[in-house]
Amino acid sequence: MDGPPSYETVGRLSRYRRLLTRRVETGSEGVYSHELAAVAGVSAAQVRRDMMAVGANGSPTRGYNVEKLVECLSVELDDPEGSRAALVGVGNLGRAMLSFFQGRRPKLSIVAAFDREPYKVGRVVCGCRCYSMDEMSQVVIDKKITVGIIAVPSSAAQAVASELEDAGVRGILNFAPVALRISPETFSEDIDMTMALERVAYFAGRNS
Amino acid sequence: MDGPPSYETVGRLSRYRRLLTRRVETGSEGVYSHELAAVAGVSAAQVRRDMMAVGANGSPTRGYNVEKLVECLSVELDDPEGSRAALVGVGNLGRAMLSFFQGRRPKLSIVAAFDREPYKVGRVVCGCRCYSMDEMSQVVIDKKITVGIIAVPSSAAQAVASELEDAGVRGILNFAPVALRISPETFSEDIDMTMALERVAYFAGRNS
DNA sequence: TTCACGCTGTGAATTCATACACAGCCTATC
DNA sequence: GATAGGCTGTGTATGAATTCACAGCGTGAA
Repeated sequence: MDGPPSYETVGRLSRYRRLLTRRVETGSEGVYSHELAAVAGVSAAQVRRDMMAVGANGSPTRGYNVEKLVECLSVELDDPEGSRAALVGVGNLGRAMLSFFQGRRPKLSIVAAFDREPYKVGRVVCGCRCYSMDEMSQVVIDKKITVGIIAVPSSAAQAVASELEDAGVRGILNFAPVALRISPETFSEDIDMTMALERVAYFAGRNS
Repeated sequence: MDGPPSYETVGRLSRYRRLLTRRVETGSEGVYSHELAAVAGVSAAQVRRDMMAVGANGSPTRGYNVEKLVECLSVELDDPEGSRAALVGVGNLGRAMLSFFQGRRPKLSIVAAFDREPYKVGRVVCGCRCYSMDEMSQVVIDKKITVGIIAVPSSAAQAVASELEDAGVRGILNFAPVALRISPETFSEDIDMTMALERVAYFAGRNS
């Protein structure tokens, strides 16, 4: 199981880093796989496998050095030149994404937002400048944006995705409940909240 | 592969239903597995397996009858008595969930919202009444709420989850990036948007 | 009537992710 | 110095989900 970290692993690495960053502030030096596993909600064996994937190694007696581990995770997760993301659709969901991301990560930031509504254009929302949709391609190119977040209605999602792709975006986080047709070069991840809620309702009923 | 539909399958069933509901309006009668597969973004074989899971059957020449299929999916997905959900945390994310759900499903609706901010309490947000956090247990019990949506800051998430569970909730959709400690009786699904964005950024960089 | 086509339904194979289980090692203790 | 304990690192097993591949069948055409 060598080679690049898998889809699932990358997600957990991100979670580990966030948890460890908190821990660094409390001043603890070492962390055992079972401790990290407990706060991350996974098994200890899983944690150790994930550590293998990033080449981190711990000592049987001290566990993993927290600072080194954060460093190691960051080397794996972050693009050395940083990644810039664009948000398309400044509705409730878009603002939620912006406020989550207010300067959390030095190497990953949302540097532009786009919306169709004229009264939003030109304003600064949650620390991010809002542009008109017409400016999208140009801004994406100028700012070297490689990640797009689609938070527009389903009917507009495909057009936005295509335009982002043509402008050079190589990863898309899509909240619209439609299957995007994009080139296999471009990575995309869908988050379908309606589906998630229906699923929870389903299994809630089954467990009662 | 008999027995109850799996986690992944249930998600897709929800998606199929939404896509088919649109199609019903256009008046088409039958649908082939490869057609549904194309719009859902999965393989044809996957669609047929999922159809097996709900006991739907199609004809080799006409495909699956759309109306019957929607009916069949609804029988599987919906609780006959309906499910009621509570939203905790009426921030941007909470409002996004509410607006997504404005009367979409007859058998699944968000019937109450809760927030700590006094100025939100008593107001109606996106068609949903907002209560104070103090009223949570009582309202959940009174309205027979079985599903909870946690859209509060991480620091408050565990307390909310425990209180919901004690009040009878059996399914939780959690947007806070923490691992909830809940009874195994209760189903929970986590949506971690920060993690998702970091993952997209990771794979975007890798493909460029 | 016969034939060929295209789709469904499904056993079997494959791929992927997770959990198990233990050898090896380092430290602390006696 | 010897010993015991506990954690890491990893081969192996298990389990889940997806895809492959094809038999069976109903329909429309010749």
